[in-house]
Amino acid sequence: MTNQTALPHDHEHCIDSALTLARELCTERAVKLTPIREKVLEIVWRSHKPVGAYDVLDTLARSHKAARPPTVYRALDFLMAEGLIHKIESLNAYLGCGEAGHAHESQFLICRTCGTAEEIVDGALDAALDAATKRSGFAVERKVVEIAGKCRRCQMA
Amino acid sequence: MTNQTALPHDHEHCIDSALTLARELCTERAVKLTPIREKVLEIVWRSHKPVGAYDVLDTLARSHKAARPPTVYRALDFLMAEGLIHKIESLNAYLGCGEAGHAHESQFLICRTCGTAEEIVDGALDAALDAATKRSGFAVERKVVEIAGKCRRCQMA
DNA sequence: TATCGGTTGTTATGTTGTATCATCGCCCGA
DNA sequence: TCGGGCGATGATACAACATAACAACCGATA
Repeated sequence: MTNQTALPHDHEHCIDSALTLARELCTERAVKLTPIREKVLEIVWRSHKPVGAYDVLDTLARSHKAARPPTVYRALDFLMAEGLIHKIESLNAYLGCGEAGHAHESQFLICRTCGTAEEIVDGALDAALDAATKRSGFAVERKVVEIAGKCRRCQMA
Repeated sequence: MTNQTALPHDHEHCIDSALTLARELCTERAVKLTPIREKVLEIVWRSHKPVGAYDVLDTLARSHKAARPPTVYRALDFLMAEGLIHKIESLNAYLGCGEAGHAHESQFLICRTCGTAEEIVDGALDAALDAATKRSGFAVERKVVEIAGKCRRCQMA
């Protein structure tokens, strides 16, 4: 399980690692991590909170004046297709993927108090999902598991 | 587990039951199922597919000319608060709750081919969710579980 | 009958996401 | 070297989803 939020950490390092991994994965896959896409990925990673597309746009526009909504949505779509970010449906917002490169299903713990989202990977949970769908004869394409509440730190405070 | 979609059924009866139950629950709870709210509930129930708020608005406006977006969103908010409908976050759409009256967590199987959504109630899945959150010390307030794919019928066809 | 709270009316606006077509730049084959 | 094709980006417009803010109404009740 990743835990990006519970402890202070060197977030610049975090971002660098994510970008480096992204570059490697895109090279391997022979897809293009263009400057715009890379910049959008970096913007998303700068926050541990899911960020909205229009927030990304505002930031991107500082360095790229031609940026418009489609610019951002195209980059976000690309990054999602490559598994480099996830969309949090219940927030209409996007989050860097801490498990890029591993095939995995994403499950999120979203704190309503501090706004952070933590990606968890839980095999038992995944197995339970599979069992439930199998029973219905349902062919799964995408799983959205988003748990909202209060994180440990916010419960303390 | 409910199964609203796999078989043909008397959908009028379905709707009637839902409305009757809703009236009873609202009476018990001393909250008002006003004509607008009841009409919106009926509109949502007329489809087994999740319906968007503006689709509800279009339908509602046929019998209620003053209807505007806030009219619909207020009714939807009320119905969600009473557990009579659910919002499908990944579709920005709403679905009648087949388990109104029982406290339950909602989990959905959403067919991308035919558009129907089936609400499932699966204790094992729920337990796995609880275990995962407990491990993180996370206090759950809301669980969103939405599985998209292809339903059994659409796989056959 | 005065007023209080909950519901609805009304207007406007905010937020999120797409459609469409033009243009650019690069690679590759003739 | 030319030019055709294709993926990426530019640019404009619009569609879809949701809320803010304040006014008006209406029934219950002191």
